[in-house]
Amino acid sequence: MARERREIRRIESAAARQVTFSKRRRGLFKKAEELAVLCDADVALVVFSSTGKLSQFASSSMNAIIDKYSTHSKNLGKSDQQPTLDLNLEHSKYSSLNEQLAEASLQLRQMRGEELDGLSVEKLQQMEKNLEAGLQRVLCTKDRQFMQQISELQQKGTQLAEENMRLINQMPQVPTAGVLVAADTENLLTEDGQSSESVMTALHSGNSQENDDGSDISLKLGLPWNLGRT
Amino acid sequence: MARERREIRRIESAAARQVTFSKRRRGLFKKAEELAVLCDADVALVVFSSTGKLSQFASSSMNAIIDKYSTHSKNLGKSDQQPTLDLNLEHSKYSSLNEQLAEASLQLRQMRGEELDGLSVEKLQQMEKNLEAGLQRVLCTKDRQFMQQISELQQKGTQLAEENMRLINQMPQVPTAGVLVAADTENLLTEDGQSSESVMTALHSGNSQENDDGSDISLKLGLPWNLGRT
DNA sequence: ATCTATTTATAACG
DNA sequence: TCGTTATAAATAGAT
Repeated sequence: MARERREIRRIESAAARQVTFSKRRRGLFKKAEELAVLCDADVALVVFSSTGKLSQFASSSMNAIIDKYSTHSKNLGKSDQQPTLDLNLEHSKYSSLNEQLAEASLQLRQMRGEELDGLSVEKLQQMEKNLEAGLQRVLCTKDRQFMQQISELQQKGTQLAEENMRLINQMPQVPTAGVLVAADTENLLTEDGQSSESVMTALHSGNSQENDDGSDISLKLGLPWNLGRT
Repeated sequence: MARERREIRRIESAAARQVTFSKRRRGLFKKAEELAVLCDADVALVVFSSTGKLSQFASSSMNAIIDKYSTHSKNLGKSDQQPTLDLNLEHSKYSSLNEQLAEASLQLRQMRGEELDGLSVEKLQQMEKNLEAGLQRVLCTKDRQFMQQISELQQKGTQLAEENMRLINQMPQVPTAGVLVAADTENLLTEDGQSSESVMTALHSGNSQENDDGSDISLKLGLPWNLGRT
């Protein structure tokens, strides 16, 4: 009902599905309430998102409505006593869940390449598509996480470098005459709780060219400090 | 939502209320189903008209959804009749099943590349490995099926070709126009099971036409059967 | 989340 | 309940 008509079938894109779910769920709940108010009806609505999140609406009490529903259902079957009926209901629930679980498990195993022998060529091609799409998304996500880690490390490095510059500028008199002086500076700066190593590295980054090469190693070692770059 | 906006408050006229109830109930159920289908959600809707008539919709099993609902909503004061020992035992089974199902569903979604954002790099790498392994097996299975189809078609073709030869030889005298003779001569050479193409060509010159269709289908389905994947 | 072009739902009426 | 129609709402896609 909008820019373009949408076919009523499962939305493949998870993102689009989530967006549509939000919008339509709101609409559905609104209409449920309107029906209840306008027509003095008793309405209960329970929705589980595909991720398992529950939303509910009940014009009166959910439990009261479910009760009324159960009563009606039972009366349709027969004015039987409860035990048998309960067992049947329980059993059907159990069966349904079992079926769903079995189906999900089978799909999982098939995604892993097991139990494929009975499948049609069409199904296999579909699975191939799904697997490739899934693989792509996994790879993208992995890359994204790597990039994020790198970006965080870079930021941290930059911060530290700036902090170091500030500290250096606050120094009353630093003759700045070479390695020995730098070493002294290091000692003076360690009061802020940073490691002397970090200070050294950061100082280096001011005019050094080797930091790009060091980034890979730092990731592997988990030592982020030397990534700072201006 | 029509000729005139209608305030959302109880409709006084019983007749008008009934009419509106019918229309809106239909709309509500339609939307409930659409939400379930589009967004892969589990939806349960129960409506009692002001006259007490029950209508219901459930995307899966009403009982299963109510059960899931009960579990989610803290499982307190279940509107059930008697929490007998039996029911409690049953219920715990469902909870376990529900958990398993949720876990399996999550894994499936993740295999499809959804909901990956929270995963660690290690998990992502594991998934990458699994997906690649699964994909390989799917591709192998698919190729195997293609080869089998082709082999069957070849066998069939050879059989038919032989049958044709037999029939031709049984003919007392065949006028044998030039083209046919040439093709038939080729036919004699294909008995050792050469490529399907040669067999099909030979059949073409015979008198069976159903095999042409078969070969087309096999070609459509089997485009990549002889191509190695990297 | 916000904005629209469209599609749907539906109120009033026959 | 059904059909029609003018109009209000919902919403798909884009931002």
